[in-house]
Amino acid sequence: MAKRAGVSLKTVSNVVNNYEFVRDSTRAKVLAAIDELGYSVNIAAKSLRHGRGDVIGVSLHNLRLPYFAELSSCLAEEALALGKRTVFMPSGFSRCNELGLLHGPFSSLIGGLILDPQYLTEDDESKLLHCGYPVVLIGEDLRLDTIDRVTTDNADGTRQATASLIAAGCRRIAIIGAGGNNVASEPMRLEGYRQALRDAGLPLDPALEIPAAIWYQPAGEQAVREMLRDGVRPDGIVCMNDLLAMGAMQELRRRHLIVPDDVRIVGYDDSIDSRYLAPPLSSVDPDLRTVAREALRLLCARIDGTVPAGADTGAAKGGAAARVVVRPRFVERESSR
Amino acid sequence: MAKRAGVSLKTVSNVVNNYEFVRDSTRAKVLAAIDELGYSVNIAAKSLRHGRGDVIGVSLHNLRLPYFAELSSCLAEEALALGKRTVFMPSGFSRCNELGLLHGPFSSLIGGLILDPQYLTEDDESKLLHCGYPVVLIGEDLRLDTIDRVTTDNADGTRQATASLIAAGCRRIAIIGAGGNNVASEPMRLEGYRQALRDAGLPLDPALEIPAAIWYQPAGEQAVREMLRDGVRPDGIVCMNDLLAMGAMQELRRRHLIVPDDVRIVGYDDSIDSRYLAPPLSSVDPDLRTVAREALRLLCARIDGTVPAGADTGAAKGGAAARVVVRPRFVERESSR
DNA sequence: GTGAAAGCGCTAACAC
DNA sequence: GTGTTAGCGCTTTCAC
Repeated sequence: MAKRAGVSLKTVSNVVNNYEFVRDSTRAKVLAAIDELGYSVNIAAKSLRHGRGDVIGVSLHNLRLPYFAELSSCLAEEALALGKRTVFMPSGFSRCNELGLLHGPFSSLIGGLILDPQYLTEDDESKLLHCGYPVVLIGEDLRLDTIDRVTTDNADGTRQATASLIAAGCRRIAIIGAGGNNVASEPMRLEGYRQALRDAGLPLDPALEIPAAIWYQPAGEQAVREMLRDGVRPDGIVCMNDLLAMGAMQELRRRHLIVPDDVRIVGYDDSIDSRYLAPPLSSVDPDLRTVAREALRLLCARIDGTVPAGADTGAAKGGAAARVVVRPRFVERESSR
Repeated sequence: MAKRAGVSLKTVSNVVNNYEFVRDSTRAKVLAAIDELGYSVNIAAKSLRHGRGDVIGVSLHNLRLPYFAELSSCLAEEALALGKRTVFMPSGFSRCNELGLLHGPFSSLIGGLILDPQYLTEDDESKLLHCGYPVVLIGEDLRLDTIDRVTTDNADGTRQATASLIAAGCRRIAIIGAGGNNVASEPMRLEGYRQALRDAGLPLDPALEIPAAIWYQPAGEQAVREMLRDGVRPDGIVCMNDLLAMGAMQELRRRHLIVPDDVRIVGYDDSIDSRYLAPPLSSVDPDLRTVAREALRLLCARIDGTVPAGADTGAAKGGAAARVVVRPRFVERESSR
C-alpha cells in the first residue's frame, strides 16, 4: 500500500500485470514509482493467492554427468528464449527426496515441472497426476501413458553407431554398458546394437555384450579389462555412453591397443569432450537441444490450457498424454574411421 | 483449516515446526492426519508470513563448464547433508537478469543466496547488501569487502603447477589463457605462474604468455597454433583451465608433438576428464568440495544470526564480512612427468 | 478507468 | 498444552 507514490493500489497491480485498459499517463506514473522504489512483485504472495506459481521447475539428478549438464543448460537457454523463468531443484539422491520435491513445499511455487525421474516408480503415477501442476517427463525411466514425455530414440542411436562400425569393416563388435543398473535406456541401446548386427547378417554373441554396472569412466576401464581377460578381442566397440568410452579408451591405451587401427570405438551422448579425446571419439548426438525445446513446449501448452488449480492436470482427463521421440544423430570421428 | 482431522489448527503448525511442547499423543494424531491427507506446508504462505523463505538459492552461470557442474553438485550434496534445501537459479546470461534474480521476484522465497556473479559490478554493492537476505559470493569476480566471500588461492594453484614443471626439468614454460575476458581469476593465475618462474630464477618472457579470449577448448587449440606459428617452442605449458589444456593437447597431437616427451603440460580445475585424456592430464584441484562447504557454512551463520527482514544484512553492520580462501592442490599425472 | 474489501495458508502473540 | 485472532502482499470481485 506504500505504493501510493502517485496513484492507488489496484492500479499498480494492473500495470504490473500488463492489464490493457489503464490510462497511459497513469501507467507511466506507476512505472516511474516502481522504478524509484525498486519495487518488485512478491512472488510468494502471488503464488499464495493464485494457488500456484509461474516458474518452471526442473529436476534432474547429478549435474556432474555431461548429459545432464548439457540438458540443463539447454533447458535454461530455451526457457529464457521463451521468456520463462526456471529453477533447478536437485532430486536429492533418494526416492523420498524426489517425492518430496513433487508434492512437497515447492509445489506451490511452480507452474509446472520438467522431471527426469531417477527413483520414482510406476506406482507413483497418481502422485504425478495429482500434484496440482502439469509434469513433463524426460527419458525412459518412467513409462507412463498418462503423462507427457519426451524421449530420444535410443535404439536408433546405437543402431546407427553399430551400423557405422560395420560399414567401416568391423565384424566382431562388442558393446559396453549392458546390464547397467539405474539406466532405463539400457535395454533400448542394447536392442539397437543387436538390430544392426541382425540387419547386417552378423551373429549375436553374448560374450560381446559386456556389462557395466554404472556408466562412469572406471566401469569402462573395468569392462575392457574383463573383456581382454576373457579372451574377447573385438574389432569394434560400442559404448553406451561417452564416459564408458573414455574409460575404455584409457584402458585400451594402457594395453597398447591402438584406436582405431586395432579396435574402432564409438560412444553415446556426443559430449563436448568427445571431440577432444585422442583420437576424437565418434558418438551419438541425442539432440538435447530439441529435447529441451519439446519438453518446454509440452509443458507450456499444459500450463496455458489447463483447468486451474485443484482439478487434475490436463493430461489426466480424456486426452492421452503427448509423447515426443527425438531422433539422435550419429557423428563420425577418427575413433571409428 | 481442513486439518481438523483430529485436533485443531495451531497445533498442526506446532507439530510441523517441531515445536517442543506438544503432547506426544497429540503429535501422533496430527502426524497421522498429515500422512493420510498427503498434506505439506505451503511454502508460499510461509514465505509470505515470515518475510523470507528458507531455501538456499544458488546462482551459477553456465553449468556446461565442468567447474560449475562440479561446484553445483558439491553445493547440492553438502546442503543436503546439512538438511537444507537448495534451488539453482540460472543467472540468465545478462546483467539485467542477474540483477533481477537478486532483487526480483525470487527474493521473497529464499533465505540466502550463494552467488558466483558474472555480470554484476562493484557498483551493485548496495543492491547486494540491501536485498533482504544474506549473500555469499564465490570467486574473484566481485571483490567487495562488505560481503562474505569464498575464493580459492588461484595464484598458489598456478604457482604449484609451474613449479612442478620446473622440477620436472622444463626451462621455457608457456602459459595459455592470459588476457581471458570475463575471467576474474586470470590475473592471479598469471601472477602465480610468474612467481614460480621468479622463484626458480627463470626469466619472464612475454612471448610465452599466450592469450586466450575465452577458456574453452577451441581457444586452447588456437593458442597452440599461434604459438607455433610465432616460432615459440616451449618445453612446458601451463593452461589456465582444463578445457584450454584439452584443446591444446589436441592441437599438439595434430602437430605430432608428443606429451610429455616434447612438451609437458598441466591444466587447472582437475575435472574428472583430466584423468582420462591421453596422456592423463596433470591439473590443479581447486577443492570445490571445501569451497561449497565453506560457502554454506558462512551463509547459514548469516541466516541464523541475522537481524530479521528489512534491516541490513549482518555483513553490513559493524562486523567485517568473512573471507575464506581455499588452498588448491596440484595433482601430478603423466602429462607432466 | 479506478478504489475498497476479502481471503489465499501460514505463524507470532496472546488468551485460555 | 492448546485454541483464537490478525495480517504478511497480492489478486479478484464488485462498486464507483
